[in-house]
Amino acid sequence: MSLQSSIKSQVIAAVKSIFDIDMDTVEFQTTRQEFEGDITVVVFPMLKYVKGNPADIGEQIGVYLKANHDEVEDFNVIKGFLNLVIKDSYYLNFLRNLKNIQRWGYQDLKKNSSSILVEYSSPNTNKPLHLGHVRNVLLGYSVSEILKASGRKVYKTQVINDRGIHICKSMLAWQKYGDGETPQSSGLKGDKLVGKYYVAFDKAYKAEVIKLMEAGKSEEEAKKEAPILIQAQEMLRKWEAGDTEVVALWEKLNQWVYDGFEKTYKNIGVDFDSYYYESKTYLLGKEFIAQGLKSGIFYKKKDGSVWCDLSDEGLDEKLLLRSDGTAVYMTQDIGTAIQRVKDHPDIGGMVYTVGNEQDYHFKVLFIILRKLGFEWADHLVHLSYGMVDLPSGKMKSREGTVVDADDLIEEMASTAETISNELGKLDGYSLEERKTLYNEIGLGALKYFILKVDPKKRILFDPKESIDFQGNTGPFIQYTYARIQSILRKADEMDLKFKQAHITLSYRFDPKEKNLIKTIMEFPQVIQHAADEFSPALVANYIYDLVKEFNSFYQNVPILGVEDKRVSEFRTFLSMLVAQVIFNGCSVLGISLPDRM
RNA sequence: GGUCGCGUAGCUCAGCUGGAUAGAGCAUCUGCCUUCUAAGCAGACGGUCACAGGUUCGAAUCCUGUCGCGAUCACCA
Repeated sequence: MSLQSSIKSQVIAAVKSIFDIDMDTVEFQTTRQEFEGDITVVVFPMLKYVKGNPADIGEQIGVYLKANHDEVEDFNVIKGFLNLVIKDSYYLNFLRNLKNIQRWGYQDLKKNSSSILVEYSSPNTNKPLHLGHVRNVLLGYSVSEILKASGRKVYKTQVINDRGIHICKSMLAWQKYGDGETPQSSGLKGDKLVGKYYVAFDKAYKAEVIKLMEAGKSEEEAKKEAPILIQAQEMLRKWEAGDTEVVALWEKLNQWVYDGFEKTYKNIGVDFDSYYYESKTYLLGKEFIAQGLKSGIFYKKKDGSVWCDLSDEGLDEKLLLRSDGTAVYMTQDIGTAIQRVKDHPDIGGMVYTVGNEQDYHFKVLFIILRKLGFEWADHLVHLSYGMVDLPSGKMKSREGTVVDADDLIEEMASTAETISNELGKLDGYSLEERKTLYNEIGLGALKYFILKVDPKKRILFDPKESIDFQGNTGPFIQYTYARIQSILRKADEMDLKFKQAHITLSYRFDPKEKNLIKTIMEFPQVIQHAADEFSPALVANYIYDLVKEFNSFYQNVPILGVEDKRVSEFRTFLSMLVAQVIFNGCSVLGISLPDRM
């Protein structure tokens, strides 16, 4: 039984014995730093049951608890707050009985709970990944890891938007102007190469539009009639008809893009268990729309388009198939969802990591799937996150204001290099080791910068101001971890016995040590809370608090150089435990930790 | 216009199911490297929690309205 619940039942017993009143809830909070005590019982809510002065009531309950609860050493009452001082032995026992320290905070896989599928990334295949994708990928990956840590089985996946007019534009431009250029011949990453031709298409298209307008066409006409656009549309029709040449070209360019994406994912440090392709799932979507049409959930308009009426949900009607019978975005997502459940019969829910600009789309998607009769549709979550904006506003690929993912990662590493060199700490490291470290630190800074903010808030990113490496940042956390590793190395050299088994119950705490232990004890709830809220930010902020507390301890309390060896051993053990929590927390954030920096 | 989200220190963000004097970092200023890594520590300065009502013993937190910012309401994805 946890401390809180045992105190709760004793408080209830106290109220019963003193006032003869039955109460079923007790409100707790952690005691504020400036008051003496560890846990606080809030008396105010009891006033509903017990008539009287809150301070008197608190006093009487305090006396009862001190007499009857083994762990309560003392108490004080300030206004309506009953602060309880818990015995040191309680915390020492916690440390001594801690099982499986390596997995502290993590739940074992729960056998009876269903697994969950998390979708993230889901890019288009006509241009490279940018900062917006980076947020998406970091969030999706981290939420997956958090769910795993909370005891769920997780499948990480994505859906690739590999079909449609956008990819035909790149294909066409490559055919026209590419002169057989390949990633190998140009040395360009595949996604960059294809992106280049997407831009080339746009340029040629704009030139043609201007030409047509000069020849007397209206802007609207010119935009529709530009020959290169007509050609792209023709290409899309050929693709849908299965034209072998077009399909071969499509496969070739898409493969280049996939290869490029994989490199970026690898650099960021995220992965997937499976991939879904829109080109393969949209047909299944069509099947189920036909089925829904038959059963009367959907209806057909005179022009042949298929719709779903959502007015009973307070929404509008939604298009599911175009009048020419071709699929739209929604069609594909319906198919993809159903396919995924077919492929993973054990899943009980899905999480879609997609920007908040698509809130409406997912609301509708979930309703439609429910209407189609899928019970799992009740367990779909849209992990909706805010956009990453620049000071100038939205990133726009056509205006060249996109922050490229690969470039950004590289810049972060080079900033890390500059700072490391300024500080001059890497003597004795090989070039190879340094490079790895710069990457680790740069990425750590970037990941933490993005993950520490509440997913639903939008992020402002100013390319002119580099991401900080000091204060509430990734490198600050990494640095603290590296310092602890250094202590552990030295403790080993000194032959200190800093294992759990050597903790004695007679140990007297320094207040900073007690704070650290209390924070460490909170970690499992933090993970659970983060899993419930789908919010890596909760973990990030928790680690920051822990690290701040540790640094204060480190700077103010000697660890290795204490005369009484047992004190050194205890403090080293505590430091090791802190490092483990940092490690476990950062690992669900996808942030790696160096042993030295 | 309808719907959804956001609004906390100069800037970037925390603030759990309502609880004690609203917390960090950056920036500015003061101290601290002959002791375990100064990417650090200790401290100062900085607030009408957008605004107005309401509920409550108690509101940054819950409710209503107003204002501001963003997104969305496509036979685009």
